[in-house]
Amino acid sequence: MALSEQELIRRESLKKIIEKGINPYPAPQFHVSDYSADLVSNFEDGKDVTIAGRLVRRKIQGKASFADLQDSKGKIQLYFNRDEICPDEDKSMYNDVFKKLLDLGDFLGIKGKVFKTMVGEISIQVESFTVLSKALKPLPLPKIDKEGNVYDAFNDPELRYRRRYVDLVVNDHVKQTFIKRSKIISSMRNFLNQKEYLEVETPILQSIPGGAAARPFITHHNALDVPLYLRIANELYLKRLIVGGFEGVYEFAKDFRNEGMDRTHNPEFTQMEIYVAYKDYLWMMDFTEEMLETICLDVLGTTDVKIGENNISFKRPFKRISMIDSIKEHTGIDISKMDETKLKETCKKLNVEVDETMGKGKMIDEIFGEKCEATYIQPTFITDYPVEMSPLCKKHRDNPELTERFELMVNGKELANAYSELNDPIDQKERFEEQVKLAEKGDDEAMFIDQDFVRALEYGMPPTSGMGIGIDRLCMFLTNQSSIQEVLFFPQMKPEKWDTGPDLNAYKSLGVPEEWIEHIYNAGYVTATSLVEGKPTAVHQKLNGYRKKNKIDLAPLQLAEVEAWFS
RNA sequence: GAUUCGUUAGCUCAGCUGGUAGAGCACAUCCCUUUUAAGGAUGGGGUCCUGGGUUCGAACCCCAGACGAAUCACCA
Repeated sequence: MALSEQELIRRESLKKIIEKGINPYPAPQFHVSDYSADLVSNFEDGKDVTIAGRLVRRKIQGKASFADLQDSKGKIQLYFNRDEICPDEDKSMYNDVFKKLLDLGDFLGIKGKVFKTMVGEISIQVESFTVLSKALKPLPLPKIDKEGNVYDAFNDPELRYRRRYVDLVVNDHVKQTFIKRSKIISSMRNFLNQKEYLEVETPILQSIPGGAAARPFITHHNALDVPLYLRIANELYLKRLIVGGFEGVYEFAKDFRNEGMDRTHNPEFTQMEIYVAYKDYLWMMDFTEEMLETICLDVLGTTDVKIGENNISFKRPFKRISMIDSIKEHTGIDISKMDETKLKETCKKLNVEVDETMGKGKMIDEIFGEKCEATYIQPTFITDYPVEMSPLCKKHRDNPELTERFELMVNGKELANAYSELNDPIDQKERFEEQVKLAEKGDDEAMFIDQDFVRALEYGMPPTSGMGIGIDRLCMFLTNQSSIQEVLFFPQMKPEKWDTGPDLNAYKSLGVPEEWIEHIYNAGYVTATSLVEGKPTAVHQKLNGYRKKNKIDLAPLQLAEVEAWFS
């Protein structure tokens, strides 16, 4: 890759710094006594401090200069005075190193005194500075005026996601989003630990990808010579642990699903799943409410959350409604007594698309998805799903066509999903067999049969309630972001294409002099074959033109030389 | 997967009907001892995403492709 002018200048500065005997990448630790934000919020006039961070603004004004240093907590202004930094005859630390050889983005260690400038800004009067690391690429540095207008914002999503490190340096609000994410997770973990549930880890590489309806990623284990899948859920493993006698287990799990990517879906995502013995889904609703309310208060200090245009309250209790009642409410139709043909007619009447493969459950789910789901802006538990949709869920205590399941809807989206877990091994086996039939019909999301899991249930699992909550989605809600990429540090992207430079041997074998290869490559002949495709005269002219334009310090090529490459 | 839009300097973006590629910031040189997105002056910097085509002439029009974004469909 050809370097830009600014990059060349920085490399030149680097060389000069080394020539001055300064190590631009020193090894020893730099002791930091304070952080920018603390110094700004607790002003102590004349306090001696050492701080470290990146140079992010520099304004040179003769013998005095102002600069901003950005550390992990914020920014503080630095005041450089030539005769302070260089009290002796030798003024080069200021005149050369600071003014000329440093660049925005470099890491500096600063020793000095806190004071207020005439304009009243808390600053550090610099006594000495240490180069801690030289940056060779310029940072895009947006500026913010008093009204909060941002100039030259670094906001191209692709660049921001691919170079998240730059995004984080330059866009403070991005950093804040991720700090909040971390707080959300630790608040949830604290809540669960206080209840004395055990945080566990279960396999990510699974030979049977169970626990959800989704297409898995597949990989291969060489030593065993078997296929392995990246988990789509950890449900079946956590329930095995309940069989094993734990009262409550939970895991923050990265799951992997080989499906579409868009602003709410990433191939890998995080779910927290929890299973608690001797509980049912009614208890789990209370528990979920309490957990979410607690997290909101911990992280935001309030249960009122603005998501896009909507003001949402996570104050307990949340509304609860069964799926059938919800459909009744939104369509005026009571589907509870309908058989499959009646339901199909109803779907058509409601303009809900159906196809031959759909059973009763799927159709009910479609109607709900089409007519009801998006209307639940405030947190709402939708309960009692059709049995076909939920092969791991216990049948409803009052109605065998339904299951004891709820989903928590927030802002028209699913946030959590929970069951009274199916613990009847014979029923479980039959439900798995139903899934096998679906798979034979062509449903590529149908579940695999997990014999060992059935065996575990045969040893006896206590009544258990389990719940899974999408962590990324929760973070989106609580940070008011509309895309999942904004709450993942490194969202999945297509691999970046890299310019790997010229294939030296290919050019050499044509007889191209080594010192010309790079220039020929930069002039646009990126492969040796493309060089000799056209006419020698054209190549000759183009290269000499390139030489002249870029002031390349090589003798002009002779036509005979170029012609020789073509033979 | 479908549709729409986009890709021009390190960053954010203009670029009229097809006629010499622009601005602000950043960068460089010089001047300046307390500045507040921002002192002054001067200057350098471009594969206009790629490849074809039309044309005397293409950043602009046509075709194909790459990459991205938004909306929609499925999934969390």
